[in-house]
Amino acid sequence: MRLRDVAERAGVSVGSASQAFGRPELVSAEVRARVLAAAEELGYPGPDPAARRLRTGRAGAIGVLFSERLGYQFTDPAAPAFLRGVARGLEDEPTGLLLIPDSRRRAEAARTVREAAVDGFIVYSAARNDPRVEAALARRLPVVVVDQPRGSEAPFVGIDDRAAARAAAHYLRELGHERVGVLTFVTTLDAAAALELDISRERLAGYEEGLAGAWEPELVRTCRPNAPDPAREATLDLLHAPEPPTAILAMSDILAIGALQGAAEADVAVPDELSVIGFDDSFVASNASPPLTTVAQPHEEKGRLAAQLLLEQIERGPSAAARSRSEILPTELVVRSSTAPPG
Amino acid sequence: MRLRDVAERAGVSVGSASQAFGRPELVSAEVRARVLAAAEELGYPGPDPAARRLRTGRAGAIGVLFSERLGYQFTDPAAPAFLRGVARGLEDEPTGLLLIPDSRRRAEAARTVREAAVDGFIVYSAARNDPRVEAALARRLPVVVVDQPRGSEAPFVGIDDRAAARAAAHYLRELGHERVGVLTFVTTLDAAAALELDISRERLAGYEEGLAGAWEPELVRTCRPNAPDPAREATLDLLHAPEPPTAILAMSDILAIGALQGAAEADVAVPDELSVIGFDDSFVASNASPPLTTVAQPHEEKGRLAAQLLLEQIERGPSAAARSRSEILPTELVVRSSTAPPG
DNA sequence: CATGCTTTCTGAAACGGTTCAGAAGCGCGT
DNA sequence: ACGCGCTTCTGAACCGTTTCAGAAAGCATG
Repeated sequence: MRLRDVAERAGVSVGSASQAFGRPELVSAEVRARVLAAAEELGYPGPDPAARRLRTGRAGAIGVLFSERLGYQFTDPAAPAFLRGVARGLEDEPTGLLLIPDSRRRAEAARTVREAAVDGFIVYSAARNDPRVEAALARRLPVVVVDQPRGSEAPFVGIDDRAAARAAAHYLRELGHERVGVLTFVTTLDAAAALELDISRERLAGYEEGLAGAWEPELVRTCRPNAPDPAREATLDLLHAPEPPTAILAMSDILAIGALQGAAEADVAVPDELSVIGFDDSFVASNASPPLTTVAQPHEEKGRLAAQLLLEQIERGPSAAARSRSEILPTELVVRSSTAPPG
Repeated sequence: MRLRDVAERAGVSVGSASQAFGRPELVSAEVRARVLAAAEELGYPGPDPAARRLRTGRAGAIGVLFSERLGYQFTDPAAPAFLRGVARGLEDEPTGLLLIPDSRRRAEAARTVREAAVDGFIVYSAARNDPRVEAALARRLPVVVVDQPRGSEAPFVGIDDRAAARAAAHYLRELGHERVGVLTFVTTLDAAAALELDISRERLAGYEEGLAGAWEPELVRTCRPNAPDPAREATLDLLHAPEPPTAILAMSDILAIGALQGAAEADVAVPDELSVIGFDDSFVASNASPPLTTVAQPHEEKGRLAAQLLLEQIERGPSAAARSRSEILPTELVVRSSTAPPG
């Protein structure tokens, strides 16, 4: 069932048949009608996308290297919002969204990247050593990097994680907190961690800066995966220390939820006896009890911007890589009811 | 930068060059090395996916028609889990996941469907009148339908929404509740609603059956979009009635969260004075206060199964449509702390 | 009626690979 | 020296479109 068959049946050349589908204004109404009718009769499902692609050179889709940050079991609530933003950014063009998820088999995933029929990639919060990233770069297609990994010469979209974290820490200091626990994904600022998630390091550094004198390494706890339970345990541990913290900075809302659970379990009142600050302002933050003070960042906007930047690059052809710009989006500390001056 | 150039540079035929990439076992080690070296020198990014596709006839990707059910602003927490399941199901093959989101411009979205380079589609919880579904069916590719819309002859994966809802309602009856409010997406079981989301109708019917004698149409409230706020208001409304309900059945966890908020606002204790049951067992359910009793369904498993069924169809060629099977997955009522006998 | 301008249609050349039938080269038994 | 079977390589056909130069037809103009 090829275009050729349709053309034959309609009694026109393949050229005309092609136009009838793709550039209706170039053929007479009569020919178009005949072609469409013939297609209908033959059950022709429309021009083969692969062939069209080969000929036109446009894939009509963009790839999104997608990581569920830390931990598979709890969905990062930021991801769907980001994806929605990307979809919005693409809404005007008939462009597909090829998701390339992280997988246990990273080698296979890299192969998917190599073979993906796309016009460009968005790299979303990928670990620095992810072979998919390398594969994407090797394709020599336009690329936009979101959140991670910083530093390539591709356009970048993200937030100032360090400043945002610093603001959160600073707020606690202003409230008067002197002993502040930190729930993080990575322990130290060492080289091994650098391979993984820069974001964590940035946030951690921000906390340290914002806490200034109140920064105490022994109050830092690593929670993996990004789920409430590790955070709950870490919080209990902190609260049972001889000199427990009066506030907790959590690197994600999910961890903050765990902190709330831990506090409840230890009969420590939030915010009267313990303040808690999350990160992301996801759905769970506003619906926690008490509602979480947290750092809001524009996930959806990130997605839309990334799509837009990528589309621009694709339009302009490879030359545009040079004129690539980066966007650092603003964050905001949303103060709710999980923070108060130390009791 | 074509394969031809690489072959030339390596001093072999294009045929051999192709084999060097795609079927290494068919060429001598020496030729392969030469080809790879030439590719490296020339910066050849690997065989063009579009061309490979055209020749082999396999797109190497599947399309997922994706709807964010009701309401754009609050992400359906089920969707990411489902997607993760699909990704898992595809993990073994280097297969991409082409997301085709719902959009305001449904016509454009349908065009994306028509032009998508995929080997098959998963239709996930789409409204029955969604033009994307029609477009997907017209492609004559393998299709698996998940949750919605039931009734085509394509393989189907889903749960028995009606039975699940009935079980939830039945549980309330067993606890002794006589007046039960219902928070739903659709008002009545009329024809207009049939066009949209069958799932809502099924659940509603299940509630009605499970409530049996206790079913009271005037206690049913429609909440749109699927967000806490409408549910909060509806709950307040219900609670301020002369004879308020002692329990509430919410069609989603999100609505149940809203119900909890409404109850708190009205100073009605949950579960002592009001029981609340959600639907989905999403992350928010277990972390609500009090933790929600809710209907759990295997979102991720649905995704994996759908991917598997689709892959099977693709493997076996078009003949397999006949042998298509459907899968109804089990649900479970997860009892937590938001339900109790009426006070 | 020759001329030039539109509008519409045709046919063939790409697009960049994969695959397959057959050629070439080689080792070996007789 | 010859035939045979293997492995390896080549060259051309083909996948299903789009596009583009040019042919044909229709029409007004001088």
